[in-house]
Amino acid sequence: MNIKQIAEAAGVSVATVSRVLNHPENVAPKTREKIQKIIDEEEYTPNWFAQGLNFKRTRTIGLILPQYINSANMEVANGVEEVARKKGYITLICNMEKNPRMEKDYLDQLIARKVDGLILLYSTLNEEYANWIEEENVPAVLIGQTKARDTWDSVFVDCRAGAAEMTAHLIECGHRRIAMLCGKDPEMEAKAMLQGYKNVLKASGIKVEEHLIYHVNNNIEGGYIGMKKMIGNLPRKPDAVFASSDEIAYGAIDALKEMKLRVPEDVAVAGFGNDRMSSLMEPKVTTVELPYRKMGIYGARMLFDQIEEKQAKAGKRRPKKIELQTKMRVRRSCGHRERIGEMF
Amino acid sequence: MNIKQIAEAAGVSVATVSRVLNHPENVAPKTREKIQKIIDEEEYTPNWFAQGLNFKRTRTIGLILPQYINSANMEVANGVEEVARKKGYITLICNMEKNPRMEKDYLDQLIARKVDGLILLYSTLNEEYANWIEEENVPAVLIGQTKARDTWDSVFVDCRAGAAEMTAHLIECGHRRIAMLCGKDPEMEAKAMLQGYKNVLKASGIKVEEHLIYHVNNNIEGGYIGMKKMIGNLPRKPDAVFASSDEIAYGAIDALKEMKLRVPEDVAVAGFGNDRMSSLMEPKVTTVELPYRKMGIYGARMLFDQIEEKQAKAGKRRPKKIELQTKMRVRRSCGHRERIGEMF
DNA sequence: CTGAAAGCGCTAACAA
DNA sequence: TTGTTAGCGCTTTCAG
Repeated sequence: MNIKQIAEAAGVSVATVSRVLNHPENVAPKTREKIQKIIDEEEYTPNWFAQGLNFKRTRTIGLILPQYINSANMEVANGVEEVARKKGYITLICNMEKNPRMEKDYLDQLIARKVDGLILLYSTLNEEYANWIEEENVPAVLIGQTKARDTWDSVFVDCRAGAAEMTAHLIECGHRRIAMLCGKDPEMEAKAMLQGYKNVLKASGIKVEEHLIYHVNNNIEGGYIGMKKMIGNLPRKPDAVFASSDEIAYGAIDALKEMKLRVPEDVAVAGFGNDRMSSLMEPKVTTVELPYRKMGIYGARMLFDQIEEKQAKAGKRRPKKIELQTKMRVRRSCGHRERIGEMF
Repeated sequence: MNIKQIAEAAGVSVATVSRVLNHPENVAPKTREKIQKIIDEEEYTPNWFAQGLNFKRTRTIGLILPQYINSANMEVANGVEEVARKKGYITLICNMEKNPRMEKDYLDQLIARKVDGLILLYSTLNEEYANWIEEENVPAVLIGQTKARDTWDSVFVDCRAGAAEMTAHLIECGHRRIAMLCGKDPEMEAKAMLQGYKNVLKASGIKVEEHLIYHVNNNIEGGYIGMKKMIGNLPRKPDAVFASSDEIAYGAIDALKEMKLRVPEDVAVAGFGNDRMSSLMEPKVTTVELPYRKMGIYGARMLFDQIEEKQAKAGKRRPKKIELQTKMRVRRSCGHRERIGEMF
């Protein structure tokens, strides 16, 4: 069923039908009703391509994320989608499997499909591709930090501060020999956390020992393997281990248990991210909460601001930055006694 | 940059450019190369809408799933996407948040956008909407069982058998009073599992007691609340609890621990789904493995079969059904001794 | 092997 | 208030 057939059935021209679709106020009430009735009866929907060819918008945004199998990412996606849906937009979600090559492919695809905006979560984007997106003049926002660009709108979390707070907490709990299992991604966040960790150690007069720092894959297996290796290699076990994600912490705890080391009595373990499972593990995992959903919501809002601005006027603007804060979740895995009241 | 500009730059007509894009063999090598060079230099990509208006396909499939925050769903999605990507298709993933209303809205959207095919995961679809999709004549496959239709291609898991096997296992472990925490969704699977559970109890001469069966929300909280209520209401605790999902099992275990009941010594707990975390919980959770990824892969393959068939010829065909089997994962949470060697 | 032109379904400027 | 018509960017038939 196309607009012409509707027009014929109603005994009017296609222009009039188009008008009731797009500017109903410019059509006489009677004609409008008659046409609307036929539209409803026939369940007519305008052809999406034809519309796209005329309007230059698709009411679609693209979201590229590092991985599906990661509840943090999906919470961000949830936030993005919620905002988009309220605006009447659909979200095209692409999973790059932590593979920069795939990220680029999807980017190409999304731009070819003329999405109205782009959200990149923990992007691995390099300069060249960033330039290219800018040339395409498609609104874009970054969630999480990137090497490539700080001229884009972005929302990110102060992970340095979060890691610093956690490190300070571990010291406060009486730990001195504090190891770090640092995930290889997201890259910038990992670096920031490492910074925060080192800074606090130094400030507390504790020497930073590079052999206490392991760079591991950011998942359960990474934590498990890293922990095993570390204990195997070190002459003396650490007092505590700070993992850059809860998943890494889970793996580390598993490894420690397997080596008959008690958590937190023999080795304390802290995570980062406040994954849902962290309060169900044994011991419950002390961690740092990140506002994932909020990141998605704020990111999407910034994107729609851009989209709406773009319709109004083009032109250079200062990039907007939103920095969100983390929140400690003290539980049992670090052996802290006094702040136990805060427990989740 | 559009086709006309490319044509001008190359000193040929748009038809010739279009030909090198779609039927390069019909263009003289020299002209072809000249045009191709310009296309490459200018990084020209045909307008997606214009193409869509001519070709009737979008190289896009739609996948509607119940929820993002559920690793099982995302594993299915992963499988679907992998197949689609290899075929050069993009997957439009929609999250219906277990809300039938949202499922319909997305369905409308996807069809308006002329996706080439549709995959519905644990669909809540009713007759009316199923009819409508059939009328639209868009290839579709179901993953998971549905009330609405068995005239569609589908892939599903024999959950009745899986539940039966688990129940038998619990009995074998010496448990007699076996409770069930049955999730409210996915609906058909939950019913099938309940069936399997009841059948085995009967066959083993154990009376099915309805007050040992609780219908709960299919998530951690559901399991927690259900378990608390059950223990609160029952005069005597059950020997074992069979949860219809691992998440429910996690919640149940948490509740039991909180009530100072040991798992499995006081109450055994079994899950369903073999979530990644199940081998990290304390105790590690005995569960039933479901081939999520495979479900996605098979589902997508069936869909592409349909899509390709459709191009060849229309016409009625017998729906294809793929039934997959589950696999026991015996761990510590059920107190089984003998089969401990199988432990993961 | 190549070009002119019709047409995909819709929107919007212009006329009436 | 409504109709006529020129595009939007591309593909494809039909001539040449």
